[in-house]
Amino acid sequence: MLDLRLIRKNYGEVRQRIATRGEEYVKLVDEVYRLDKEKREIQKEVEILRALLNKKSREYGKLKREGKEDENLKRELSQIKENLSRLEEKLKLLEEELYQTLLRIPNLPHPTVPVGRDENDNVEVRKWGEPPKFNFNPKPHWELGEYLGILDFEKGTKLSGSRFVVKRGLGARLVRALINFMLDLHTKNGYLEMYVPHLVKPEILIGTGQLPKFEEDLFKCERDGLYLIPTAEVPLTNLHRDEILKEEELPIYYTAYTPCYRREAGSYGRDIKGLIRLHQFDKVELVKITTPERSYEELEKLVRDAEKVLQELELPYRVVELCTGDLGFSASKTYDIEVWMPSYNRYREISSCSNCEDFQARRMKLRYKTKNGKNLYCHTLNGSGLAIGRTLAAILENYQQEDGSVSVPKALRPYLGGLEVIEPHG
RNA sequence: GGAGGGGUGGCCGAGCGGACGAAGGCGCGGCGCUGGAAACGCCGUGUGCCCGUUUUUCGGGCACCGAGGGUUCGAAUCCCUCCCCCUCCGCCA
Repeated sequence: MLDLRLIRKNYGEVRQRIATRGEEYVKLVDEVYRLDKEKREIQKEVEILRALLNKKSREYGKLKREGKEDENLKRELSQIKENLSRLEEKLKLLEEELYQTLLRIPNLPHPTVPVGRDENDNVEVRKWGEPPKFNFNPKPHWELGEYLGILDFEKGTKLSGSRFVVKRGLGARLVRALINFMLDLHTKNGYLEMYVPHLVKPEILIGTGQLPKFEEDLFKCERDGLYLIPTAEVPLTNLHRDEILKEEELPIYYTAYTPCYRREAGSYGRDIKGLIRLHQFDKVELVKITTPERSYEELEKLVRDAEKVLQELELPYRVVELCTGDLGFSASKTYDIEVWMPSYNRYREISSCSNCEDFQARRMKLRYKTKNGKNLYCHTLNGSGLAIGRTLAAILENYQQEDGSVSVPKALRPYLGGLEVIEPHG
């Protein structure tokens, strides 16, 4: 949520910056500006009337206790109350409309973010490793997975429909190995491992920005009013909502493994094969809560922490900085990490690391008390560290051998009982 | 799912129709006492919004005692609905 006072004071600048994400948001800013102005006028009237009512009420009570009755005063009071309730009704509607509009405005991009329309305008920051050269025709991971008997897409569809998969034997074991490997790495780097609920209340999703705008992307348990989480960012970031943390407690680093559930509305036909785009996938997530002064430094470190996973697995990747048009709703600045995928002959997103500044913190009232006693909003950051399914796909494709077997990255072998090669199994 | 108990400031806890943003205690901060410290004494110590002034400051107003509604001139206090927590019983991984 944007700071209303910023919109009031720097109206022109906010309009301009929000426009770099898409022109459609400018009119929302205009609407907020107008509603806020009107709301404050009404609020002023309401408060003046209420102060008057409080004062007269005390007078009336005093008389009453002295056994006196003042009919004129009583009439005046009911007159004030009548005006007041009409104004209050109006104020409530305005406040609600203002809030709802504000909730649909995305975060302001950081001034350093390249201005652009879509992913084509993203900027490559750095590259690591070399894409493998095959002297045979490399297979896509879904073919390898089925050949090896570790991925079963048919069974996934049988159970749950399209965009679901069953992992079998070593496939299932690899998921478990990757989760453990990543959590071990991150906890070594100072992240506190958490295990969190996968179903959350709507206000939790409002906190991180998935609601109200992206309801259609979520799975909902209607009966209970709960939603399946689309990422562990949601429960992790909300852990301290409605709290005032001590400055000394910051920064807080969390990591958690969770499954992620996404309806993928509007992506029909995209990445229909393989592990790239599923309704349910696994992910190890990184979340940081920091002070505003440190948050950009922390973002750089967060990306490095996520990169470490790929470096240890020896998978080639690059880091790109998202342009304004490609930025997620809550993010001020985002780095994507893209891993090399031979079957696509290009890099594909495997992690997204964002600084949301105070955008989420304001939505969830997540604050900290400074040393001199001021309450300020925290900055929140999150990043994948990493998406398990896509990591598995990248391993299969990059480590495949001519006979269809796949060698196991060295870093992962301890998690698979020393296994060096994945071969077809029944 | 059934029966009972309860939600008040950072915490404990009083208040059960007006002078209550809320006693008292603990904690925390400052000052005093001390060679230093403990103990003790004094002072201070919630959050949000609006208006004015203003860089920080300060002054005024409004709201907040789980949430929402109602009664009343006036509600933390009375009534209704909902949520949450605790105890016991049932069911259950």
